[in-house]
Amino acid sequence: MDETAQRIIDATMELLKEKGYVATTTKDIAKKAHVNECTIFRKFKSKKDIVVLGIEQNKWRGNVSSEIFNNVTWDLQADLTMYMRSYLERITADFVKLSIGLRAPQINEYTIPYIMKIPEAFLKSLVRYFEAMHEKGKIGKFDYESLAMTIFSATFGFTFLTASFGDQLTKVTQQEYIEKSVALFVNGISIKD
Amino acid sequence: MDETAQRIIDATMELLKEKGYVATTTKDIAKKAHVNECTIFRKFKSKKDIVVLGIEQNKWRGNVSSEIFNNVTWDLQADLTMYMRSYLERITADFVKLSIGLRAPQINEYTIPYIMKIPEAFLKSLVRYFEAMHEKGKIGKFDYESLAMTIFSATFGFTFLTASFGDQLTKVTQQEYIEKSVALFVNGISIKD
DNA sequence: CTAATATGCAAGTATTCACTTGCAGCAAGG
DNA sequence: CCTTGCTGCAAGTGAATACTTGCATATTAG
Repeated sequence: MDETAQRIIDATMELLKEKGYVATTTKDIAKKAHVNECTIFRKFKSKKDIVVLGIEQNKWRGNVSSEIFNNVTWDLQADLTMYMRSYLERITADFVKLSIGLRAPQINEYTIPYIMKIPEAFLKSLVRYFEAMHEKGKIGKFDYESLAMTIFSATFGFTFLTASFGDQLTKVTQQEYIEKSVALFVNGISIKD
Repeated sequence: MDETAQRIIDATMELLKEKGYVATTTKDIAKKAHVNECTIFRKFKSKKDIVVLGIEQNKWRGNVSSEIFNNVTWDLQADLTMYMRSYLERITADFVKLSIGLRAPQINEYTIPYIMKIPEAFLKSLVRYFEAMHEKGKIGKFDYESLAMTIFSATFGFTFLTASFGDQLTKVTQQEYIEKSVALFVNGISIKD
């Protein structure tokens, strides 16, 4: 991947955030990447090709992989906070917009498997974490897949909603949201008596 | 709104689900609505106009309004189940796809206020419900806006994720998800000791 | 120095798309 | 019967877009 090609990919992904796939023209891309339009087609087979090669790059998936959740302390509250925070600081409103751009019906089929890696990383890591916590005797027996799904849905839902509606829908800040949600989950997971 | 115009709107919204805004051509719409293409422009100013008039109709917002959550029993578990179920049975994968179609940058600005009515209905109703439950002495004092946001995000997140990735991401069914999530929330909200 | 490679530039092609226009038929109401 | 309004039909318009081509120039590697 030479530097010119990378510049073309980066420009394309940036434009995707702003305008979506169909509204991003190769002329726009050329301008933003500071190359001639025909150079694009010397480096890539098609417009679709650029996007597919882009989403294959970890950097264009917000650098979210299982390893970013490795830093656990085996304290439920601290760790759930870390999970939510790690995700939310990477999947910003901009990234949500990008991921919507990548779902355009013309390219959707090729991009979905890569987009899916992001939730997968969160979910798999969290399920493993709960199992380990259970072995350590720190939490009870649950359906950890459902549990992880609830926590991830709540995390994802929040970024998506704030990316869509800004503060029009809710004035709850990200910081507050994490605190209150984690408190709810920790309390929900703990054993009463 | 005569019958022909309504048929054009319905066809447009259906196509939006399948292909998104830009990929839906006026030719497609004409075919699906069984009218001539020029009839579309006799009834509507522009393609954008059709979509905007469509999203203004309650039926194209899944018939979600605050009233659908009125059927409460003042039992926390039953009521949270009702909230999640009422939403999820209306906002199906098809509706999620439609709402993504409506977010195309060309029309986004006009559709967002209408799309937002759906989460608003859920959130406002749920906050009022929590306040009433508190007055009845059934739940403790919380930040109800955060709490409602967490529950709604978890509900919305789940439909969106299953609409996007089918059962590739998780095998958890909607039924299971509701049960397990509600159990978690109820336990989390309840007061210990 | 020479040959290969990368890129710019300018012009062009074929297609698609939103939207328009002029005319004709038809049904309903007065 | 006659007007009015709705719709179809056929043809067209102008703009935009993905992608191509031929040639000139600059940089780099051997």
